[in-house]
Amino acid sequence: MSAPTVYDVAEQAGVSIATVSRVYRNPESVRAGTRERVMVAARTLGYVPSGSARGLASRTTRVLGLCFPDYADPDAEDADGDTDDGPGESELMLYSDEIIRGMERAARRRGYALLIAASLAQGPENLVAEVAGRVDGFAVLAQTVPVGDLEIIARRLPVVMLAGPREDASLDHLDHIEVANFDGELALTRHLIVDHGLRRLAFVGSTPDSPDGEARFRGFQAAHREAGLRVPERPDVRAELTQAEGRRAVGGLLATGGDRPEGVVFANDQMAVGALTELRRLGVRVPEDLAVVGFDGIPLGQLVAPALTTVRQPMRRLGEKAVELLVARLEDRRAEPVSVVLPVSVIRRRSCGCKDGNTDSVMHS
Amino acid sequence: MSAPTVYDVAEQAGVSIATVSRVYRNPESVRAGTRERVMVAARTLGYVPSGSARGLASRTTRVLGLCFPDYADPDAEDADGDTDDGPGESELMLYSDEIIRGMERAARRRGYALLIAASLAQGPENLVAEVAGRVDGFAVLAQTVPVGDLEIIARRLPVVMLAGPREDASLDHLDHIEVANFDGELALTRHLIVDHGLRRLAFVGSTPDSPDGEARFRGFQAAHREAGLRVPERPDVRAELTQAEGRRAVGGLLATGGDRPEGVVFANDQMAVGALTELRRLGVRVPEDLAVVGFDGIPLGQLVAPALTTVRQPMRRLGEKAVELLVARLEDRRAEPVSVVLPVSVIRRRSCGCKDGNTDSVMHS
DNA sequence: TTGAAAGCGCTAACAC
DNA sequence: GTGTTAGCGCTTTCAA
Repeated sequence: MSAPTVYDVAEQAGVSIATVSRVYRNPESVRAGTRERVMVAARTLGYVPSGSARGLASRTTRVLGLCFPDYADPDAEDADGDTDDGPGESELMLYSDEIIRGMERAARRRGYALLIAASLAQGPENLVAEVAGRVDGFAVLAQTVPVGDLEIIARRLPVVMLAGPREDASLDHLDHIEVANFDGELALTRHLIVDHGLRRLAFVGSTPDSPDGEARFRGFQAAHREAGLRVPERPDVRAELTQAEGRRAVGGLLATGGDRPEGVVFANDQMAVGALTELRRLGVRVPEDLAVVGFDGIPLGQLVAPALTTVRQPMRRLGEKAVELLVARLEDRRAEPVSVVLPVSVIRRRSCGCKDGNTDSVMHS
Repeated sequence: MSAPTVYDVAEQAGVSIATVSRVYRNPESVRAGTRERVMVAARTLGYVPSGSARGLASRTTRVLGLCFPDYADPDAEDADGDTDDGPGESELMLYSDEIIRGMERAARRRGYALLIAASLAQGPENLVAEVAGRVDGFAVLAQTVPVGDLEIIARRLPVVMLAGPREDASLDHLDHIEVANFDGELALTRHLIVDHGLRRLAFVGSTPDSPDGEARFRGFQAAHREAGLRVPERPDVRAELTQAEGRRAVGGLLATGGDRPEGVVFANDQMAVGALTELRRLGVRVPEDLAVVGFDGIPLGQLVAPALTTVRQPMRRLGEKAVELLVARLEDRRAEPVSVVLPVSVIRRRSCGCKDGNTDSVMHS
């Protein structure tokens, strides 16, 4: 006894398979009595429509996908999460959690399900293809999958790139969403310069291949230009976007001697948090001796002491927007590629010298 | 020009469709030269295998599913998350985020993708069917979907119930995973009684239909029995598991007059956090005047002042375990139903009277 | 090692 | 309103 199909239900209800199909796809088109018979038959047989068959026949799955990088060490099977107390390594992932959340909600409202796939650094990179074969369209977090694969797949179905400007010219025709990295960092830096009167600021950037990091640095530059200060040509330090690297980075900055900066702008919160730890160790007071700010708005930034001033990215909204674009694109495949920039907001906390609680979030688009 | 299929690739490569299929499913079974030709053809055509067709032909999707409740107000489209600062309402959802995370990882390692679906309270409850039709098996958070639906679907494919003991006898034959609610609450209560010398404890439970809540209360009772104290027959108060209700609950407890309790044990962290707020308002000092403890281990519990003593559930592990069970069940459909109880750990923070930082997490299975 | 052919369970014209 | 009939794109024997 295998799973019942439309044929079984049809026979049991004394109708044709087409009618069974109609009852599920478009109940109104079937007379109430017939519909009832079909439903009873289906229930007694335990019929569950096959998504695969449906998808094949209708050439549409009603599933949207999301590919994102899995930052965590894939081998750390038992070494993570559940044993440590509270927000720790796992904060790293909140970023994608929020996006997932946003997409799931938005998708569901529109009658789509969400298929998620993290690309383990190790795994074979046919990840995209795996996903692509099962969905009507999908979103990809920048730098998650090889551009080549994406190019091919994007010819077949809608793809929207998330967070991180078009990383490759060949992906120019894709819809894409980014956050206001430039404007956010500009506003944040301006706050440091104008409101706190700081003059000597250092920037700790990411490796040059991160478009987000570069855009943030340009915002940092712009704030200097705007204030008539000397515009730095490049980040004072470049590092990986981790806490450990953040610690290392401040360490280096302060060891340099010469005129110590009055404030350090980090390309992300993780590094800034790491720096905070290191600074405490070094006996450098934040914000009295040195202001520290980040970028992202991870919850951890609120836990640390002093609480971290930062720029919050609207991750949830990012997910929602992705679904919007996907659905729109599904409806009109040949519309012009869309490029959306989501506004961010500066979150003022203690680490820049503001009194805590002064959490005005000002939008910067 | 529609998407290329096996036929197109086969023609282009000068082989049969069977060979194309083999190249994807079992490359070893095709001669290297032939394989190469097929792969080149596929690449130039931009071929992406159809998951639906594959699923239909092979009767297996290589996708696992997860159904969970969406706690948030579905209408609050623009009113949430991105605008408020830091952990707030969104903490409510971390629970499922962690499970998703755990399942995704575990699934991926085993070559499965993850389909997630939150059931909006509003939406039609065919959610399960939607998911069921597209996956090889799935996990369900207790009380997410109607038992009736589940029963039918479980006849066709593996289902594992998460968190919350078998809620219905008819679901007895399902695999299921729960956390050590009883043991956890027992250990926590014992800590209050033995280590802090508290005698008059109140329990704020959930509505009686929550199996988790009831199990926790039994743990609470057991600790009393163990200590030779009078065993309470029922929770002092019952409430919904929200912060607002937590506030209301303590308010009520303290207003009663008579002998005020020395400590309050809440069935979950949310309520406990709400209580903390209310107690501050009332000028009751925690833990000096009143000890407060929760259950769950949400990050918010660490943010509040005083930090909340609680019992942490291993959410991530829950997700991983779910995949394990599902995969095992897929391999042997007729094995005995499995019932797993995951160990929890007591997290001692300030709210019970411990000094902060004393975060021994002791496992209790 | 490769090919031919028969479905997998459903949808979508198109008739009636 | 309902039935008939082709496929949808792939996997999978079974032969060759």
